[in-house]
Amino acid sequence: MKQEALREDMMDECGHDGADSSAPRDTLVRIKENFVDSSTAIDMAEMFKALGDPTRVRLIYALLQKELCVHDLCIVLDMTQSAVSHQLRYLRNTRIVKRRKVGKTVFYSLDDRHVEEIFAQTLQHLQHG
Amino acid sequence: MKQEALREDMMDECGHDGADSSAPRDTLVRIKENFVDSSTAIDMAEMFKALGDPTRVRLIYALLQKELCVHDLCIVLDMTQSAVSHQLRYLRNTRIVKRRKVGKTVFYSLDDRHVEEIFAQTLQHLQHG
DNA sequence: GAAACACATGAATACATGTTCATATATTTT
DNA sequence: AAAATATATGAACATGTATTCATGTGTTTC
Repeated sequence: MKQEALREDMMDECGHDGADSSAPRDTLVRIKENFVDSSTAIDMAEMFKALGDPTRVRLIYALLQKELCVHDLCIVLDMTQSAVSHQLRYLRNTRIVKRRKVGKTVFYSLDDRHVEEIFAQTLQHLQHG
Repeated sequence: MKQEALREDMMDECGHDGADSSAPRDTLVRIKENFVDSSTAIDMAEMFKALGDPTRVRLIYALLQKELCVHDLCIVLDMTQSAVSHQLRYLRNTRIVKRRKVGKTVFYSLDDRHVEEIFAQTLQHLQHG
C-alpha cells in the first residue's frame, strides 16, 4: 500500500511549502491518500501492457469483427501459428479474450465489453493529437 | 500496410475453406480489408504501452486530481526526481501530459480528455473480471 | 491404431524498457 | 558572477518481452 505519511524534512529542504508555485502540504497528503493503491496501479498497468503491442492490437481488432479460430487469425495477421498462440495466451491470461473449443478447432472471441470502448477512446486520442 | 491478397495455397492446405468450423474465404478477405493498417496498430500499441507501467499509471492518477510540479510528483509517488522526469518525458512524447513552466518550476497536467475515460473503462474491466 | 490436423508451450535469442548514477541546462537568489 | 534550486537527460545495468524453433497434447480421419 505504501501510503506512509509525508516526512517533514521533505517539505523543509525545498522552498515549496507555502509558496504559490506548488501545492500546500495538506493537498499533497490528500492526493496521496486518495491515491490508487499500488496493487491497483499494477493491475491497470498489466491491462494496458496487454494492449500495448501491435500484434495484440491487431488480434483484438480482428476479434472485434468476428469470433475466429487460431488458423484464421494466422491468415488475417499473416503470422506464424506459434507467434499467434503465444499472444493469444497473453490475452487470455488478462481475460481480454476467451476460448471455445469445437473438435480440433479453438475459437477465440473478446471476453470484455470494455475493450471496444477503450479502443474507441484511444483512436479518438490519436486523431485529436 | 501489408494488405496483400490471401494466397490460394493457404486456403488449400487446410480443411477450413467451406467447412462450418471456420470462416469462409471471402469473410477473411473482408476482415483483412477492414483491418487497421499496421501504422495505426503501432500507434495504438504505443499509446497503451505508455499507460502500461505502474509508475506512469500512478503519475496519471495524481495528475487527474491536480496539476502538479515535478517535485510534488516525486513526493506523492515517493520516487527519485530522475525516475519521475524520465517517465514524464515518456508521457509527454505520447501527448498524454503537457508542461507549463513558471520560473524554475515545471507544472505537469493531463493533455488528453480521453485518458480519464480510458482509465474508468479499465477499472470497470478489472472489477468485472 | 497410425497419420494428419489444430493448437499449445518450453527454450533460446534478440531487442526493448525502467531505474540509478552522474551530469547538464535553465532560472532565481545572493 | 557564484551558489542554489528545479528539472532534464545520457549511459549503464538489470530485467522484461516478442518471435522463432522444436516439440508436446488433444482430436479427427482413415
